[in-house]
Amino acid sequence: MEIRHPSKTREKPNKRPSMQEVAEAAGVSRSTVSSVLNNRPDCFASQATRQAVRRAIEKLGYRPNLNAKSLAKGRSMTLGVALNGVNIDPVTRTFESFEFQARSRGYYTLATYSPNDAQIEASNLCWLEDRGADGVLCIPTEYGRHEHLLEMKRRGLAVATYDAARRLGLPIDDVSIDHFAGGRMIAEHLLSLGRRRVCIAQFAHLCWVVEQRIAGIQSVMREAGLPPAELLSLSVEAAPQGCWSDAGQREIHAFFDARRGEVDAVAAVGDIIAHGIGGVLRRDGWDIPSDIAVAGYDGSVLSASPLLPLTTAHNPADDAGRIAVEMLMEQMSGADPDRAPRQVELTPKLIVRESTAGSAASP
Amino acid sequence: MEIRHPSKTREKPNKRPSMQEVAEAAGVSRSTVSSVLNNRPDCFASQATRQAVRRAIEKLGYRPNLNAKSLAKGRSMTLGVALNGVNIDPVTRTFESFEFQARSRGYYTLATYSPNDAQIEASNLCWLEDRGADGVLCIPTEYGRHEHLLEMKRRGLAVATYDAARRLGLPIDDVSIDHFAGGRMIAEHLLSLGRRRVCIAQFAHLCWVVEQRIAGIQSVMREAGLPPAELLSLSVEAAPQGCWSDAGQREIHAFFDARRGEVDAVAAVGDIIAHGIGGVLRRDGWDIPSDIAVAGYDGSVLSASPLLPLTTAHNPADDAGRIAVEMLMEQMSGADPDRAPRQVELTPKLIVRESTAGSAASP
DNA sequence: ATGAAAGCGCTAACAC
DNA sequence: GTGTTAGCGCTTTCAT
Repeated sequence: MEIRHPSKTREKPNKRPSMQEVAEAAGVSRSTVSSVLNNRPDCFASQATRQAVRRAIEKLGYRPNLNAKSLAKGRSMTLGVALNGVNIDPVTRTFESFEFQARSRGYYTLATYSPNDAQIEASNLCWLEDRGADGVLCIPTEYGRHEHLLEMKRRGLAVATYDAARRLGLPIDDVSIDHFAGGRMIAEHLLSLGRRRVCIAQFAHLCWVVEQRIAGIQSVMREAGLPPAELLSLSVEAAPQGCWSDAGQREIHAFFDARRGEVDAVAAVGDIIAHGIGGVLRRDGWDIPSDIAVAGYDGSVLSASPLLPLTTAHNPADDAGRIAVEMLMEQMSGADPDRAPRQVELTPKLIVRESTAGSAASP
Repeated sequence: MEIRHPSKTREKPNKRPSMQEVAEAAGVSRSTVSSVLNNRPDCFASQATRQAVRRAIEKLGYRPNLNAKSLAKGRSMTLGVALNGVNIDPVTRTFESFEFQARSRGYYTLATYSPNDAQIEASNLCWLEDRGADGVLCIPTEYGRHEHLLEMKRRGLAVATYDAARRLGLPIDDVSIDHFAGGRMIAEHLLSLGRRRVCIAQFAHLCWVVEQRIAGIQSVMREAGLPPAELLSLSVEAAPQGCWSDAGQREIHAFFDARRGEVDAVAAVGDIIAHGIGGVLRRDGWDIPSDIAVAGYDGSVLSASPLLPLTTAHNPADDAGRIAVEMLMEQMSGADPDRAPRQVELTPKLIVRESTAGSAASP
């Protein structure tokens, strides 16, 4: 005679018990169970009632259905992250920081992954929204207009990007790394060591962040009255570790072999490629850094390799993750959606190691 | 005069439109919209109706609420992964493979992350279940009894582990790597090169997988009638890259300096530590591999470093990810939950590089 | 203090 | 072919 669908679905033996069943077992109503569970401020349940509820929960092994909960509440306490190329050090570190910051604010983090595929990334983003995330961070590593992010924002979702909205001119919160400044600090460092014949190692497939680094380097060269740095463009794929392949190593070898005695420094657009170049050069008999200084970029863990401790521009990923969470939190706390987007640009930090300035760097 | 809560919640301007609103706009009922959207086999909607629905969806920018959908269907088409220590190469690769395999079967992958914290891992797992994942894969990197996984399975969730249930004796599907065999193949390789004074580099904090590798190595030593390999136990943390720290390098230096001319091979329990050892040894003037052979483990990308191409035991992460998905799919397709758990053990693949067998390895 | 009832957005059986 | 209805499991308002 109960008013509403008394627990009649008891066919499946191992079904998760519902709140209704807990209520029945405790001899109270669903709403009481709900109040006790979320200990609402306006819940005046007696200690006896609370005990009964807790015991019933324990006995039945009750677990709340979070989908139902967020459906009813309109909030999920969940933040989504759309990752691209999970193996990329700054991405990983930003994600770890994001997760930590979200967790410490009571939010769970949901990550989706795309192997640097704009299609998949878009569908992941969409899915995170449809799944009920309260906010999403998009960490793209490639080009793409990302206009669907505007749609999401319009629908009321909290949205932020890493290294994207700012450069694309989208009115969306964004935390970026100032790669132009990063390039400059690397170049200034090299020049301060007396190096003059600098070259730049990059991949054929350029992207915005890399162009920025290169522009930063060239601006320093120009200001110093030096000719622009020559470019070594590898035809191999950047990830994963394409520059370490035989083909990549051959290209590196050919380039530097033709310039022996001419170049005295190389600024690579990433630590991985710097590491690879170091390997080839050493094998070819160059001494690092006396014959040639090698600088990386990103401050990835690889840059600390004892085989070639790399001077690098450390990506402040911890800050980036924290700021991204803060941006989302602000939006979720009902900030005016039409306010000017917060777009923060963080500056990398120069880490000097033996690959440019060392004494004990040679084997 | 509509039967049920006609779209009256139109206060918030940017709310996501509901299926009800689409139905109203298209002049049909909710169920018709639902049928068209999911194009059910028993949907006989006319082309005109379908058109109308599609136009309404387009116009309103309708997106389905997946939480509501899974609540109603009892399925979410979602697989969860509880990651630990996202920066660890085999973990990352297994995850990428898992995601790919899940996607190609129409499932989305949800990842949660814990920095190797059993507490957080358990809560993440729980959360994935409560959130409605149809199945979960747990990729732990540490000890822990993981008995809560049994509870989850009992509740009807599809559950699988990576390198866990098998060793813990839990009746749960598991895909593991045969690290004993991996240790053996490394040791056999070293002995086949004529090395006799092998030592093992590991971290103070042992875990099962590492113990297995070591046991594998020692079993080969024993069978060859050689004394057991000596152990270098670093007191630093394994991750991230603790063995590359100054403290780690000092310990490595001290150990080998005291054994110069005595040891002729080192088998490290991971590529990172092998790489670090290589760095210290070279700096100390050892030649690799003529003075000492260095072997890594895992087959991580780092093992391909041109600065020290490492012989290693490659972790078949692609297979592991695929098999994990298959296990979950089988469970989800209504396999008898009490059937014997499928526990697969994959064998690593030996990759021989210059750090043990090379000619051009020395700088 | 407690519980009935309506509702979150969707699905699916069954009438029409 | 299309619409009605009764859920999925939870929250929340409002009587009692």
